[in-house]
Amino acid sequence: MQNPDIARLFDEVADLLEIQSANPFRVRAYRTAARTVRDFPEPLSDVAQQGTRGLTELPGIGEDLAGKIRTIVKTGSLPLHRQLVRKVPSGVLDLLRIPGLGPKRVKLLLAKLKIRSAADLRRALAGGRVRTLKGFGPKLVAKIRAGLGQAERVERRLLLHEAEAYATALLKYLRQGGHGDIAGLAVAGSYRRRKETVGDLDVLVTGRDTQRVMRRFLTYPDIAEVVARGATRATVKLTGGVQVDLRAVAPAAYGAALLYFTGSKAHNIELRTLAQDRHLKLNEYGLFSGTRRVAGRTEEAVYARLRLDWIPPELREARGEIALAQAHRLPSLVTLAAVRGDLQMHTLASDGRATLPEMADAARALGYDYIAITDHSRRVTMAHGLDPARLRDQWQEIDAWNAAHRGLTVLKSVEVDILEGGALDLPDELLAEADYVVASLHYGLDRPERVITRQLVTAARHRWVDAIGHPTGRLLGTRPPCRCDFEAVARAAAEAGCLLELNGHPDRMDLPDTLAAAAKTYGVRFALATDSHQPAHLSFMRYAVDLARRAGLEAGDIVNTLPLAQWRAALKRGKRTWNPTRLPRLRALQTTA
DNA sequence: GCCGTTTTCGGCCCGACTGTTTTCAGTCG
Repeated sequence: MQNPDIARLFDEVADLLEIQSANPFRVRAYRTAARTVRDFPEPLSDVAQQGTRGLTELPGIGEDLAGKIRTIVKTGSLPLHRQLVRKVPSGVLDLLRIPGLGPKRVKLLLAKLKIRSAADLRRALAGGRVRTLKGFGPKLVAKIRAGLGQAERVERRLLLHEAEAYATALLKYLRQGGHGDIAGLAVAGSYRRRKETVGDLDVLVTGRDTQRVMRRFLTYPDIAEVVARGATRATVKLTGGVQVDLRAVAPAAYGAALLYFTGSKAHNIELRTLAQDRHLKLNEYGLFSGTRRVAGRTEEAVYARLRLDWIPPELREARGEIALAQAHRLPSLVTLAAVRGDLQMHTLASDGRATLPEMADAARALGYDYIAITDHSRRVTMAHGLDPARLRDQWQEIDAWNAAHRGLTVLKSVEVDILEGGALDLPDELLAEADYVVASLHYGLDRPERVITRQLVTAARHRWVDAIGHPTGRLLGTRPPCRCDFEAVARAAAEAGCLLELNGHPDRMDLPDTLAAAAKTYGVRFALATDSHQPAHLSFMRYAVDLARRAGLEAGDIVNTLPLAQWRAALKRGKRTWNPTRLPRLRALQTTA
């Protein structure tokens, strides 16, 4: 049982309890636990084997849920879940995903019309029986009917990169027609927190005449459907299916609204609880003492009045950032401007679409000091991977380029494939001559955990491997992270002085932020890279930085914020000998934000 | 079900919008 499986069981228990009108706080406890489990960077099965102690240290996991996690890990199922499913048919859970249907209405449908699945619901709608229920008017019935049709299409979250395209175009449109009406305009939500995927866009506007901005928004040419419109909020669906909410707020409330709509939800709840402790009330209109607004114009003012440092949106995930802000110990997050080079990219020699000089010129235009050309090795036949002879040819070309140019250094590098058992796809004596070697897995990513773990650990310890590329192998929306003991990999990497890559390619965003945060606690250092396959891809560095910031990383955690000579001397290959030092075991993630 | 300068009980975030009502419940974020 992997963490996502445990999380799913808890989420289903929450749904089932809710339909049965259980204590809402008990329901919330299961949802909180599901989220904690899903975010935890190590397999909980390992923690569970050592008893309940380690489990109860996790936020939202008490004695009872710790016991349930142990039961799930041991037996693969949960008695409470089976018991609930017996009372409520599992098809009913699908009904909760239909817009307009929540636990109360689903419960009513089940009780009055014996509707236990989407198919039942469809028949009941056709027979006009749903309309007869109290509270089910014509509009709601139409909404449910539409929702049923859509439920069959799998709703995919947008990649951050895709969301950015929608957001940029919309903001430009709104600003152009703003006529000075707009004093503040921002996309909040998970987009502002720079999550790797984004559900919908939450746009916030303030200024003199927000009603006019609201009207202009509703004439945006890309709108397919206006879902709702009110005085302060409008919801639309764009032709691509993306939902956009626009909310208009008064300037005096703009900071509070930005804070509120940026979330995360869990972060907001912690903030409001903190406000309550101080006899204050926090909502999207401001921070209030009684009826008097004591802060709200800016986020900074709200945080300050709660005696907190301003928390960067990327950290607002209720993973301990509020405690750090109280103690003035928030990390000074790395910025894009601090990045001096890009440590993974491809050229025409393998599966890239530009020549080496074209990539180098693009990197110079970005002001980089250095780049690593990391074409694939021969194993990746699909990408026309390099054998030793072709790699040497490329390195000659790089020597010539470096001799002819100033300002940018091109590193002789390669993305060497990790083979079965952790062996590498190119001979050691060749890798020893490289300036920088990235080792990556491309095949057999669905193999058992111990096999993958051994491959990555062995590669991380290899004398000539400087970094592990896209360590989990995930492809967002397509392929889950490989099953692997990342604690063992991170420990091996830290001990051996091997870097872990933060790959900013929008389809990858790999390492995931929670794993990167955990790896940092072992003393792992990181390499930021874009995995570019053409010059335009070099701009993906901003997503690598997003990942790093969400993981709470500072410039000092990342080698390519340093001048070349400085970090290369610190690599394994820069030392005649290196002393692996044992590092402390990972505790919970809370303090790493 | 969790949690604790309110500590083993009694709290647990808050408001907008919609549809269906005629004063509000349910859903959503």
